[in-house]
Amino acid sequence: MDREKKKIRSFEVAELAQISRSTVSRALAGDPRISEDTRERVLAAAAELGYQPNLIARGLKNQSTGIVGVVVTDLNNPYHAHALQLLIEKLGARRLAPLVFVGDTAEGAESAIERLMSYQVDAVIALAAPFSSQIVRACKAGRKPLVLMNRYDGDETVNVICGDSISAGAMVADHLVGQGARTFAYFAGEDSTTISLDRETGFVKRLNENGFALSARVSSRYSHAHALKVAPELLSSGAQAVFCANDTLAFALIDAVRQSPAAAVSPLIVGYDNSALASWPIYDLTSVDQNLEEMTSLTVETAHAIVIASDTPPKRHTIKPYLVERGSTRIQSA
Amino acid sequence: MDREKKKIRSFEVAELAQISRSTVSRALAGDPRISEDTRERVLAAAAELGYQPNLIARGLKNQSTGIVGVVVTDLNNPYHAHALQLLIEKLGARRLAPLVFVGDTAEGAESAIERLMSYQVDAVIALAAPFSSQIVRACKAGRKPLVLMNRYDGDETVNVICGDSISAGAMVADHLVGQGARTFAYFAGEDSTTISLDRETGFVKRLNENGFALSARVSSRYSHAHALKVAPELLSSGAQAVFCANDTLAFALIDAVRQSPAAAVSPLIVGYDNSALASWPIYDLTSVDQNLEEMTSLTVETAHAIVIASDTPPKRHTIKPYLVERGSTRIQSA
DNA sequence: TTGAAAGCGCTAACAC
DNA sequence: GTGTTAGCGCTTTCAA
Repeated sequence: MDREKKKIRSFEVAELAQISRSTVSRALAGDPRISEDTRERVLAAAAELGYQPNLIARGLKNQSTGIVGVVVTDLNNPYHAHALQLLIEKLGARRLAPLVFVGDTAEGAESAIERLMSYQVDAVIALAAPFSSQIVRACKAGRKPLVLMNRYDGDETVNVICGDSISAGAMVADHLVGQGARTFAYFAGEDSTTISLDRETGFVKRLNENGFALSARVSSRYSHAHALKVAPELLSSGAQAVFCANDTLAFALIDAVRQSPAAAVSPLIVGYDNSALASWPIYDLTSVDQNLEEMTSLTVETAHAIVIASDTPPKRHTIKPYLVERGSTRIQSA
Repeated sequence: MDREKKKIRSFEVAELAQISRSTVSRALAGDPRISEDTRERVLAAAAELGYQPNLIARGLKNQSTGIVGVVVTDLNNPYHAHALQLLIEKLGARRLAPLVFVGDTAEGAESAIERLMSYQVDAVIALAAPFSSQIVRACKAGRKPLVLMNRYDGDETVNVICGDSISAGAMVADHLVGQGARTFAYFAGEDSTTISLDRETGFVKRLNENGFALSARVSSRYSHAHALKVAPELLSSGAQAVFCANDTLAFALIDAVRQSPAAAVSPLIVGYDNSALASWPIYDLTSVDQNLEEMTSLTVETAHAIVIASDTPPKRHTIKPYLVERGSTRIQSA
């Protein structure tokens, strides 16, 4: 008999507690003006009936739904999937509910935002989205607060939580130089987001400061198959160290080395994202960890601040990434 | 000047079209009683003002929000992440919005369902969830239609869309026997969901029918590190072929073979899920593809049917998986 | 074919 | 400290 008969409305709780609906609402909201005695009666009644307020009705009344829109691009990328999981968990901890859409094209992103607006979300989080300019525009048009995670935009009015790609690039340069490399290459992705350009910029700049230069640069789509195809070109440059825009590219490069004829000595290789695979023994890849834990925490904190007070001024935060050193950059005793 | 001044309400559209709010609502809903003339005026006015109906208000009025709750367990598992992505896309195509929660513990799953109910979701989709009994119970208590994807439950009243694990196991047995293997092992995961037990059951049964038996069985948590640790035990059995409950386990097994001393000849290995990594050259793993494309389509179709007509009788669907043959089960010419 | 009015479930301003 | 009432934006009888 644990099947509750029907949906309970605040009216029923009020009836049982011999009190008005407003008092029920206030008691449950923790309004200090309610007497201890009535509060207890209300709480007891609510518990007995298993009352759960209808958040849709509350949202309509309050002009605040507690729903946060999340726009992602590609959950097949483990990095995005992991970020989404963390976001969902952290939003949940703050009693916010994520309405999730995939926006993997410019039009898709815009229509996702429109759908979100119809649902009166309190804020939008865009996760490493290309097309950030469309998203920014759509959110401004609809006056929806936006938090851009791991992407940034010239617009000063949106919130941005972003990894420090410049310093990541520099960190990688220092590490590779320290490991004794003297010639360097960059394996680029095909996207042209500021954030991915920054990785390269930071890398090259620090190389220069150390008296070195980039001797090769190849770019590839972010798919293992494609990267595997163009990797030989990169290898033929003979660079002693390669910084890859992404772990996927790095894995493909390692595979290419293994497939290459003769016992070619592998260059030192560094990836980006520190995905699970990087720690597996077959790859054992040195990689930049963007500290998603902190990045998602700050993102959710920012979104929450907006929900609480919609006039919260825009924030910009930068997260320091760190390098996880593994075998792929260990000097090979030949 | 493309910044729309404010949120437009149906009242404003009515005013501009010189008509009442009810007519606006009807025209936009495609009510056939509205004259062609007024309909056009309304549509034009709506377009001019950029009117988007407030779905929260509509939901309150209609007792149907168009929101579907989705409960997932682990987005770090690429198989779940991919499934979620497909679900989101297909829900979107039917104008349904997914409210996503992570329920990776029994309590987490229950509280996720409760949150979803507060938001008056029209249905709940649970994705490969352990704790399905808790989820079933919570949904029944709240009278929420539930679609269980890739998990099943004794309860006849919930919708189930499920891969045919029994026949998958049989298919794998046939394949391995056909490749000449004579001794067999099973690398099990630690979950005890019916669906994962079925894989093994189907496998063993078909082996028996072919006159063979299982000569070893080892189980592991679904993590690469843990699987790598217990894999040697499995290898020491000397089985000529191993069916793994999961691609992750299969990858770990392959890695274990590579790490093993001496030029041990690898057993034939089959995985489950056909994840992206399975097709990479280093692994080149034969794996069962559960046909997520079709499974998610059917899941969303079922959810949609419920949203349209909440009294839709429960459906049970079984999806035929297929085997993707790759190098890991090719006979090695020694 | 269209309009007026009521009401979905909730909260908060305003009484008392 | 608590009740009464109005109203969030929408749809939908009911009446014309």
